[in-house]
Amino acid sequence: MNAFIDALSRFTPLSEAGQQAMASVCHRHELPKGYTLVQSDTVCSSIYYLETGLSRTFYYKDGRDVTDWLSAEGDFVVSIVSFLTQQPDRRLVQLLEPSVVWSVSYRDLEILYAGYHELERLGRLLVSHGLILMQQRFDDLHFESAAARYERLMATHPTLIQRVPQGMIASYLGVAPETLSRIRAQH
Amino acid sequence: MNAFIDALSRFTPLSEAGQQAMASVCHRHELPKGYTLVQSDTVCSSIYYLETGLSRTFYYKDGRDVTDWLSAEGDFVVSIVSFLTQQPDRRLVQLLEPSVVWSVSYRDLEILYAGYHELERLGRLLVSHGLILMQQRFDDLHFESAAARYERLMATHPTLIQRVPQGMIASYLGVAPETLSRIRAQH
DNA sequence: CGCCGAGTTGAACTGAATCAAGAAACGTGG
DNA sequence: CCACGTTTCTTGATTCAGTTCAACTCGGCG
Repeated sequence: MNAFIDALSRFTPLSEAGQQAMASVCHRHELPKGYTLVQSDTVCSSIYYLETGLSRTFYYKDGRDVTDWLSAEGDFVVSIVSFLTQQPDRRLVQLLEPSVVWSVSYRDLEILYAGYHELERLGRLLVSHGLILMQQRFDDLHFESAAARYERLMATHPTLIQRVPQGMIASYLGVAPETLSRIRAQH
Repeated sequence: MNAFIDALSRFTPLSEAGQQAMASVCHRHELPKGYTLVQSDTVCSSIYYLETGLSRTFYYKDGRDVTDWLSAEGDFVVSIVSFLTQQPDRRLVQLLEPSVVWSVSYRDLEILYAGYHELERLGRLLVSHGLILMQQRFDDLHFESAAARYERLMATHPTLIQRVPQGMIASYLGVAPETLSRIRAQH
């Protein structure tokens, strides 16, 4: 059993047949830092899983680089709206570190969903998980101060702060890089 | 076929058996303005569909009332994180108008998911739809001005602005009520 | 060495919050 | 149907968090 199937199995138990079906359509990639998993204004045609490494989802808004999401080893990675709707999206996904990445294409996943009830369930649980993460992020942004958002990120993902350039963390938190620098200066 | 099943069928075609299974566990309610669909700090044990009417999802943050989501006829309503995790959440859901509401319990839905692959698929598509809506809302909040957010709400949901008290619209947009009043004053 | 991008620090500016009065709308009871 | 009180909305003055612009520092690297 590989790390990807293993991660999937933690959402819902998978039968031997289900695991093999999934294993037959997923692919392992060793990719360098800077590699672009999803290009902007294209359809995100696969979902990814980071066995090791680090990725960033971002877009350009009025010429400035806005970090939308950060994912590390053990996380799933996708340009989520593009993947679900199969429509182009402005978001790009790039690796911030050399990474070991698993991929499954939308097309293959649809076939598996149709063929295996248990994989359809897995898909539902994966999307549910994504929605919960997004809601937490949304709540944070809706009525917390910049300092409070930084504190929370420190508390929940302390390692990201070491590994991701500070300017990217700043736009992830929705503040200017100078502001984050000042927040940090006050312990 | 009732309005609820009809709305569900638009996500994915449902067999006669699937429709009947769903019909056997959903309930229609005529409820007054102000009725509380989901109480705060409790588990949201059902998902709702508004055949007619209007609802508001909100919570208290440092003693102030924060509107999280607004739903009108044709929308699904749920305290989403509480429903998915079956954990209590601070959010309440109340009706802003007398409404006709359909409900299905989490328990019944789980049984249907397990028994009907097509309903599991429906569940996946429902959650996916919710995630897309949330991402759009998130993007809006992440890097748009208060005025731009109001403009967008005007463009996408013009009727809400007539039907929802302005203070609730303000916190939905993430601004103080005075600020929204000033934004509106400038045409 | 000296360049270059990332981070820091400072000062001025600005969008929005806050605090504080009024004005308008609403609904409830007489 | 009107009078009154409550809630909602508006308007003004002030404050504040965070942005912007600009200069400077630091560490890595050709």
